[in-house]
Amino acid sequence: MAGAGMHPYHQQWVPPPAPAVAPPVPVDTPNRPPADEIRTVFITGLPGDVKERELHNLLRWLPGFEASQINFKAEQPMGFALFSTAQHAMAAKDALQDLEFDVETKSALHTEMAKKNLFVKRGVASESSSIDQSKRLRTGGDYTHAGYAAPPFHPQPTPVWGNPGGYIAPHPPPPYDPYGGYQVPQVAMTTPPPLPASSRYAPVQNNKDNPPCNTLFIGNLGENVNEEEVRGLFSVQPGFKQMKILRQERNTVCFIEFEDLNSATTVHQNLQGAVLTSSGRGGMRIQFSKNPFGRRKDFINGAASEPNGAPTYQQ
DNA sequence: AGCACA
Repeated sequence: MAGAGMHPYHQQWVPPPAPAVAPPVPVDTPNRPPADEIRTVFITGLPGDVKERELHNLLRWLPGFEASQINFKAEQPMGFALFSTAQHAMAAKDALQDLEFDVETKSALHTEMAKKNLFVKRGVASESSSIDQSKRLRTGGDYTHAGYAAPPFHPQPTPVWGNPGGYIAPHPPPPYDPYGGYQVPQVAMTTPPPLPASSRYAPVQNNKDNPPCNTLFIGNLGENVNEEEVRGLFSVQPGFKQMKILRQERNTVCFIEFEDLNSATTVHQNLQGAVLTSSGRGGMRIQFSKNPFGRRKDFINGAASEPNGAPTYQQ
């Protein structure tokens, strides 16, 4: 074992010298992306009866997602998805390209960069509901006491974490202000109270993810990560159902099942890059699993794969 | 990058 033992406070990732002057979330964010840069994806190939909410639910897990809208006036629905940066938009464009939106109609999406940015009317369009992306909770809490209550929102400045949960992030995302500088009352949103989070995060590269599903695949855990530490972190997440750890040659991966797609998505977002003390690696990489928990990879003829005939749900 | 389980 390299390093002879894990001292609990022997961090692998030392946050950069935190600027003592932590500008507490400026109301006016000076460095928003340039107004002229296109950061909107144009989406066609949507089924004629698509709902705005369906598109939003598909998009919301994508890094940097801000808002989406569908124009129903044309022959076929035209979707627009706004992201916080052009990079995020382009990554999303590639991720969505040819995606089978609807299993029944087999309709595949076609994406391009939009000609102009989606204009988000305040309070209208389906704005990314949660405290998403840049507003995620990044606390200095100690999750090892499983079951501890999430600390009150702790405006401790996030150390430079290079990656908002995916794709290549050559530089840290700009501190995007989702409320565009005007005050919005913090109304109850769809997202439950802040999650207990890992104590620290490190940039992680996640350029190949799978379609959202209720099971997460956790990679980059290191070969001798402590299972209880993994469990301690995930089992307190809302919607957690079960997990299975898989030891491999020089690596360990883990599968975690959640009640539904929403809770999985939330954890996918919030714990992306979380650093476990026992994993002498950087941050964990969280992806959606290729197969949902309890679903065989090589099912035969799509039938009889359920032992007791109980219905399963594709989520 | 590594995707199991019945």
